[in-house]
Amino acid sequence: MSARQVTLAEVAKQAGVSLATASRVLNGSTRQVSEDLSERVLRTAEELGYVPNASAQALARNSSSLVGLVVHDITDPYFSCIAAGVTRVAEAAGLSVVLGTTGRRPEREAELLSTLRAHRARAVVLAGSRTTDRAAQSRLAAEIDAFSEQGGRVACVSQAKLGTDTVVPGNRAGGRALARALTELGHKKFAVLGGPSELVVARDRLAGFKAGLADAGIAPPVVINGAFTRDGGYAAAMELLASKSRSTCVFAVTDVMAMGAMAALRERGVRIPEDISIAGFDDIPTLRDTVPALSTVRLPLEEMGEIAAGLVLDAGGDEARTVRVAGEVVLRASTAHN
Amino acid sequence: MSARQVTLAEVAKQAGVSLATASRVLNGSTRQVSEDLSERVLRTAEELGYVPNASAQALARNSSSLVGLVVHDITDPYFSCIAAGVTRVAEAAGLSVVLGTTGRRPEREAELLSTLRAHRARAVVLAGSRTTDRAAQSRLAAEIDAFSEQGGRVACVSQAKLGTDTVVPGNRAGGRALARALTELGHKKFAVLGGPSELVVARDRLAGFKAGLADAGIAPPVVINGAFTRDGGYAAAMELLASKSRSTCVFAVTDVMAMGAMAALRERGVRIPEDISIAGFDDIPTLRDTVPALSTVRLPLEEMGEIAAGLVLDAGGDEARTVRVAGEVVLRASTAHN
DNA sequence: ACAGCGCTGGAAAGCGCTTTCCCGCCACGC
DNA sequence: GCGTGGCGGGAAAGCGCTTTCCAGCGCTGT
Repeated sequence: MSARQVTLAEVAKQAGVSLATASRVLNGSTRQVSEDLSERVLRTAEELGYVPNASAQALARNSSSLVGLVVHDITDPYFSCIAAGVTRVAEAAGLSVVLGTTGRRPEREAELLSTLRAHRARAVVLAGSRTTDRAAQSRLAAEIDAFSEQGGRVACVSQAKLGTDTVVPGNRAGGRALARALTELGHKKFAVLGGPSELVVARDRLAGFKAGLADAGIAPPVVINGAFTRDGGYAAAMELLASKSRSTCVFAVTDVMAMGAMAALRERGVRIPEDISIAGFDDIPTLRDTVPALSTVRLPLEEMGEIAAGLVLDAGGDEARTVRVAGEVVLRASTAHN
Repeated sequence: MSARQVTLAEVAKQAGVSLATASRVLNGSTRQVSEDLSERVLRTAEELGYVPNASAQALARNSSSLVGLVVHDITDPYFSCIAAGVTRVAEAAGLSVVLGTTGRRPEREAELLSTLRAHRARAVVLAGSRTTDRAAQSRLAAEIDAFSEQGGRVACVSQAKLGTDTVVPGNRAGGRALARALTELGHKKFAVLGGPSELVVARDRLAGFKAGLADAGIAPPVVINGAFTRDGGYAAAMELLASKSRSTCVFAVTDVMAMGAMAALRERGVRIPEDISIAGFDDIPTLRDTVPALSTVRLPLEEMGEIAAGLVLDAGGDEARTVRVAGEVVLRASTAHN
């Protein structure tokens, strides 16, 4: 059994150079090291199987190679797609991503940020949907402040936040465009299965949708709020059914909710799209093969993750940057003419 | 703007105690500290917004609060479910999980493990499917060795590995039981859409399935290998169709592949289950609402993640432990009598 | 009364690395 | 020929913590 851990000091000794030289060779500082010493160090490091102690480096440099990623629920395809984008660019940059999940509890966001700060994470991307809960908000704001002050960068996806870089999907515009497309199909009576009212993502999509209906001179929709999940969609749809609303088209603010809603409708013998049309939002790749294919607003989820990671990694100015990504309405089999 | 960072030393000074005392209070060592000192330290820490420097702690303690999680593709619901389980228990234990993705390249696994070692991760769970590639295997084995020797624990899900804790799903047994159930439906001619032949998970499921058919005295299935993804399933199904095989039932070794296959079949006008029955494996929650509902073998994915994390976190003996979790055949609408 | 013990608090020695500073060396310019 | 830089190398001072070791103190037991 070899030593518990190979340290730089051992490598240096073995190679017959000083600690400083070894360090300079193995991490490429600004300083030059002569060819042969450099060679020797590299070789012994290789032989000994040296792996730098990331904690020690982080401590000495006062900055780690960690990038935070906080999501509500990694199981939700919306988040896992974003996560894929973030990890791809982080790993390409030689960084490790630490994944935090909030389980949809807003307080957790601040806690996680604090942990990330403890780790001196170089950056963090917040993919959670912003809530309107004041207390959680200000606690989070404080953490974000602390985090940046300590030299970390933070980017948000889909939630503008005090001076952080942000990638904002066109939630409002997408909702509006979707409404327009749906009214063009001839629908006049709409219902929307909204997310919890404190999530701005849900609210933006809803607001956009309403605006779109208004554009077309259509009466505002019945809206039923539910959890931002498959079950939430299911429950909301059940409630809708119970309400005897005569809507011909329902918009679920999320593909995942739409799936739940479709399940509920099917269960009740409502045919899609013959009896009722349904549309979602996000265009989750995993869900593209469902029957009937779900009409939705496509968001380039992975790309959004990549952009966010990109923002947060390239030092950038002190200005908070905002990248907008557009949603694209795609009408498929779940919506029919009326 | 406050100080760049609040250190333990500042807290100690402010509270009028020694560094040692402050440390003891703020992390709960074995040593006792009197009530009032303790109180004072806690209060000043609170006031100053002290957050311990995780790197420094890791360095001093020679062990960090990081847990590694290595998956192929976080976008794949199979992995994201496992990830959810792992993060849940890790976070409950006050640890942070660093997520590594291999993009299905076996070499990446070893690289990630090395990074994790650099971070002195306390443990890591390898959720990738084992490949049969010799070189990658031995490189990985070496990394696992190095990692454990350095004091880290490693657990694998679904791949027994040199003396690591493992949670093994009943791939073989599940495949076999599924085959039996399917033959009981009256099917006599089977096809299986296998994963890449070097993945043992795929091979085990296939082997079990073949055994099940043999049990029932049914001829071995046509097998077509494809990538372990939706597109792989799609392509394999297309190939199957082209081959003019007269199978009445196809088993895709993965739900995700089954989704792709179903898309292909539908596209070709093949009705499910009237013309052909299809079954998958995993019972991905996100896919449960598809129509027709997919027959499959249910695996408690999140629970598997939890178990793996549990194994790897509770120190355990030196013995490599193995936890088997059974798959449960669930027949739904995608398979019909023949 | 005193040795011995248990207990709390503090000084200080690391943990493995980075980086500043300094030193000696060489090439140059005057 | 000697001061001046520039340059490659090493010594050593941290980075922020943990933990050992020691000092002091109040007890108990004989």
